[in-house]
Amino acid sequence: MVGLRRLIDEVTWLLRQAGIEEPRLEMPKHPSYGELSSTAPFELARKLRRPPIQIAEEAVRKMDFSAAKLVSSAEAVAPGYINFRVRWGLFAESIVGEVLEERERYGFKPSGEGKTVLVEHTSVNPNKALHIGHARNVCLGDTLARLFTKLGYRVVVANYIDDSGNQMADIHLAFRKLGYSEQPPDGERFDEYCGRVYAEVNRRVESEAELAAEKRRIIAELEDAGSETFRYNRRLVSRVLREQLSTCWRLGARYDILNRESDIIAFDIWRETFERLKKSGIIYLAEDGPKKGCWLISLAGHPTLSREGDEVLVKSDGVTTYVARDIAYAAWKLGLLERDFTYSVWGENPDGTRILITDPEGGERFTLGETWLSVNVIDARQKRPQEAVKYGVKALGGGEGRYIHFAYAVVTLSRRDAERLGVDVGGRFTHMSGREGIYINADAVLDVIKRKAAEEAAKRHPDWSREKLEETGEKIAVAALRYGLLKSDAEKMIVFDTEEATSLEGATGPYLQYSYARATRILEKSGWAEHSVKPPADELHEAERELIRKLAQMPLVMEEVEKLLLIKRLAVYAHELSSTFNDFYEKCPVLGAGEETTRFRLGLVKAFRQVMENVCWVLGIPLLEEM
RNA sequence: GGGCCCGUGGCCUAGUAUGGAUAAGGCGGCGGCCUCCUAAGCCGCAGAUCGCCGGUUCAAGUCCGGCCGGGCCCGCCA
Repeated sequence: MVGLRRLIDEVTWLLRQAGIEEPRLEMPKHPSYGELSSTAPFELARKLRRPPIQIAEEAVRKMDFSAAKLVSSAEAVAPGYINFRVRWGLFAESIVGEVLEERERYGFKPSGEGKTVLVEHTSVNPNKALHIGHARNVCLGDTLARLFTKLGYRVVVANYIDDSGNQMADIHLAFRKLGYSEQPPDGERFDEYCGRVYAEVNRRVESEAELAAEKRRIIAELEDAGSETFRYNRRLVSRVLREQLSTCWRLGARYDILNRESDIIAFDIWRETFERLKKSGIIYLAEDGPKKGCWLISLAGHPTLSREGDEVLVKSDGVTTYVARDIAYAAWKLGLLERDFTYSVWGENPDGTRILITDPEGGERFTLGETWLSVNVIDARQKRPQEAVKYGVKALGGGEGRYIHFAYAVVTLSRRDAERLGVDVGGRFTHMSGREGIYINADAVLDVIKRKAAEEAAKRHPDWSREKLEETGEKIAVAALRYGLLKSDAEKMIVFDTEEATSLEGATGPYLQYSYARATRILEKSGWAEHSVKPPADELHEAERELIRKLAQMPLVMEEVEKLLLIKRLAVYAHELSSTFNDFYEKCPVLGAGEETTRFRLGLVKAFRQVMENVCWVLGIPLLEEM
């Protein structure tokens, strides 16, 4: 971080000369306030009992600019800011030069070197296709994985496969008792078909006692690893999973390990955790009362959960609950256990890396090692059970603060979309429900955007082949959906509206792609000519300065994103950067601007492309050379 | 009843972590810009007592307290 770091160091040094230690610095939002600004005089005003503007003025008088390189001047501004301006020639050269030198590393500190982070996302029950709520999970999780990768961590991406009877039994009923074909009708994918069948059968189970009894029998059989039902289930799960992951891959995600819930029991991960919990004294066996015979975790020491009663870990029939299995699983993720899974190879990601799945008969090992952090992308509705999981892990010792529940709010349907699906409930939005068949498939949305984008591209490029149109449409679709799901606060509900989500204009993924394509076009037309990082002697255009400021800001944005795992901040920055470039594009012609100016502007355009590539890679937004 | 999240122009969203200068974008509306590197773009206009009340502060969209409105969670489900 040479360019901006140098400026910050220099300003810090100047302020120190004036007696201000460890000043707070920020990049002001308005260009008339200079390139860096300090509010330190306000803080000092209190201590010194003097007006901040006096302190600011005095500080500026004490500064010696003769040794300063990047800073040209400082100004005290009422009511007490100190605004610093740069020597644009040097600053521009330093920033553009830095971007073009560091290339794909620009903006990322290698803070994760030597550390492993496990990111778990997707974790969709293997009985249905992904709807747009699941897509939000995938996009957030994949973006976190990409972020950690860029920061130098060893990243392990896991997907938790809930293959338990509760999820799967309805489909078993359909295929094996109710005469449903295992082949979906033409044009329907197997996972979509299962989702539909699941909703249908689930409705019948609720009203038909005989089916409910049969379902219980299936669930019981699934506990027996030697049964035909168990083997059938594994095949079924794997088949749905393959379809689900094709949607995830389409969205740009990749995985290393698939961990089956049933294997937490099968590999004695739970048994070891159970013993450890017993020793810690945090769990107890209820000897009377309504929960007689259950093992519970005592939440008496928990600040909020204590008011809601203890959590059951083992039911009186000896079956573990979800929270129990998740405590065991979390302990495994954090490397607190002796027991481990074995795996078999399940398949490959589009990038060629292999995907392992837990398998008691598999011969593959996966060495997780010591995890620095375990980030779990799970619906915010599971905050309470996740809090209990954290509490359980804490009792085992060694896991404090390393287990993170990355919570995100649900995606609901707009009134317009709900009506379209025939579920008019009159509110502003409607919750999706797999069981009730109220949802919009992620693939379907991608297909709608893809068609729309391909049609638009065909208008602009009548000469393009069908393949090229398809390929472009696909990338635009992924950009549009991913950006739409990443740009707002993860903890804020998204009211999904198809019309809005398929828009290709405004603050969208395609907007980012478009600015990149324009930049590429300029370089192409120049014949990829030599650039210069040194600006011409005459003054830079304000639009050039703005672009340089934005490029310089990227490392600061990344620091913020890393510290708070604040993905939306990066998405918003990407749009700001694109918008700044579009303004530059309108105001500053590159080609034919005079030799020196053209050469510098080519450098600027290249730097913009580089930063866009870095940011969009993390966001998982594919870029296009032309569109 | 308890706990968590949200409330910013007609609609959607950023800004709240770490209080600071003129509250920033997008959609929709109206008006403009393609003999000049792609108009999926750009410019202009209209539109906001930042849910309400109180407090802290030189300074509050941001912090604290209370209230109102919306959502979620509180099962021997997952």
